Amino acid sequence: MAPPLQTSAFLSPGLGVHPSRQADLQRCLLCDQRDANLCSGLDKQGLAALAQSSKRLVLPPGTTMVEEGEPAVSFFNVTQGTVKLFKSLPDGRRQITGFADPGQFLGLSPSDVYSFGAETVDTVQVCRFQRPQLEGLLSDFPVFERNLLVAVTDRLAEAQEQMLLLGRKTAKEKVASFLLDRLQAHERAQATAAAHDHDEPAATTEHVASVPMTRIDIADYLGLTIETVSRTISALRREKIIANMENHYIQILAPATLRQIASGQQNG
Amino acid sequence: MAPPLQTSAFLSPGLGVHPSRQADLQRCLLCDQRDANLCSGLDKQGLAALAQSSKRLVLPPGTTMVEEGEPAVSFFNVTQGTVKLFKSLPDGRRQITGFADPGQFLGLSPSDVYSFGAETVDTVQVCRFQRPQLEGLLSDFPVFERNLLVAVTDRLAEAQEQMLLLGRKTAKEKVASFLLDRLQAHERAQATAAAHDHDEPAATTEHVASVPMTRIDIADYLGLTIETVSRTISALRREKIIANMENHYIQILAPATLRQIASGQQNG
DNA sequence: CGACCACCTTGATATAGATCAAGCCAGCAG
DNA sequence: CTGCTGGCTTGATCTATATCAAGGTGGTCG
Repeated sequence: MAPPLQTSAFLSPGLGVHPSRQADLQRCLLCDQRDANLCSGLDKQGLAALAQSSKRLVLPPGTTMVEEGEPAVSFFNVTQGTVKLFKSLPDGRRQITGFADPGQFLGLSPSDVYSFGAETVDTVQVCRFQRPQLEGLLSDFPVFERNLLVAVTDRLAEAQEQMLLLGRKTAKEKVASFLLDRLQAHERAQATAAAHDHDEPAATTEHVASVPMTRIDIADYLGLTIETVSRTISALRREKIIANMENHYIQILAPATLRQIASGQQNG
Repeated sequence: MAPPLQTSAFLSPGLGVHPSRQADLQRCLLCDQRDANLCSGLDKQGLAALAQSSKRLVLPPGTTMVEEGEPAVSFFNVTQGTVKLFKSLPDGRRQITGFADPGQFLGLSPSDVYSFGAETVDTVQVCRFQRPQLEGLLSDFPVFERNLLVAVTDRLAEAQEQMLLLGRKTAKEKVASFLLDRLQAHERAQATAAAHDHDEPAATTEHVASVPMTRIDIADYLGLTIETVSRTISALRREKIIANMENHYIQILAPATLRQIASGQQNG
């Protein structure tokens, strides 16, 4: 009776599977991300079912997880690292529609074929579900289905926010919004780490944004060119609103100013 | 246990309610849109519950249905007409994130406050659900919850397509894509009408797009100005790809060409 | 150690689409 | 019928961002 819920993904079978843990019923119970989105609110039985229905994978940077147009057979929950989701035009123009950070799912598609591509940005850990198993979980655990509905609703709201950015914000506003997103992503990751590391009371990291992706990815996410992204970041640095840190981190010196820029209330 | 699923809307109580039909248990059973998305797959009992949990409203053009930032108390299913959904920046810049045509829902929000605004484009009929009733239906009728999950997934895929348009398509490609969307919307409406009007075998309307919204709305949907929209439509008319009809309809003379333009494979 | 490569930055110039400015057209009120 | 209003079209000019072009930097590998 229920319409088939399609999920998507393409991945060579077994790639990255941790053989020793495949059948570990405790895996989800012990997971860092247990309380994140999809897996929250489940009892021990539910978590065991989840562990049995999924496999944990570790994927190196640049791995194609989902290819547009391929049969949608897998569904993923990200537990570590960052995945980029994108759509492309025949001539190669590309739009990154979002980055999936730990706690986020990916792989739902409205048809039996994926409507987007997905590729790892850095080293990524995911739990992979095959579609039949996912369907079983949705039917057997109403909390799980409700979690997924809430998660998809969240993503839709994010997409609407991103449409506002793409259609109506200037380059500077786009970059400011992006940096704030990445600040939030890093803060969430820190919070999760702290919650599972009871000794260290989490030294309040001073406004650091995690930016594991390249300028090309940022440009394709913001609807700009890499040159404009680079120039805009340089301008923010000159204005002492941000500062460079090591490799893939940017320090936000003036978060309030950045927030004003992002919402179009200031032009620096 | 299930996280509260928030829905949104602001509407003066009772506005547009058809008093005589409020309690009509047959209403959903007899509805044109019964098989559309949310309400499909329900048995008589389910349809009766749906009818009891919702009210049918008729809203004139330009009615504010949902206002960004107001408590999210209502959820709607559109049965007639077109609603625009949008987000705005403090200085008034606006992005229309989508048009809800018959068969589409609106009103879900990730928090207890709506994250977007919604306004009728033309005369609109909707079924309105208050949040507690919606929650009840989702819990009592798994088919209904599954339908909603599928519908939200569809909207997310549309949003991703629209991000590709906003970030990476030219003005001409944007307008071509929009006209094809409106062609599809009109074809779906015709099909629904035909299915409920068994006498008339639905004279295959020759590629007509329904465009009830103004140039301002189109511009705010495509991330352009009204002048650019107007110029681009004029150019397509000059190229004999489209032709004007009465007020709010546009005839598509060369759908294949339009499709090529929309996907970036031709520049005319 | 050197040189290659991927990625990033900065500068000069070009252009798609925005902005500014008129005027047109249809429907409605008087 | 006349004039007003809201929505649309068209033209002239401007500008934010793209494009073209030239280095710079840091990590890796022979």
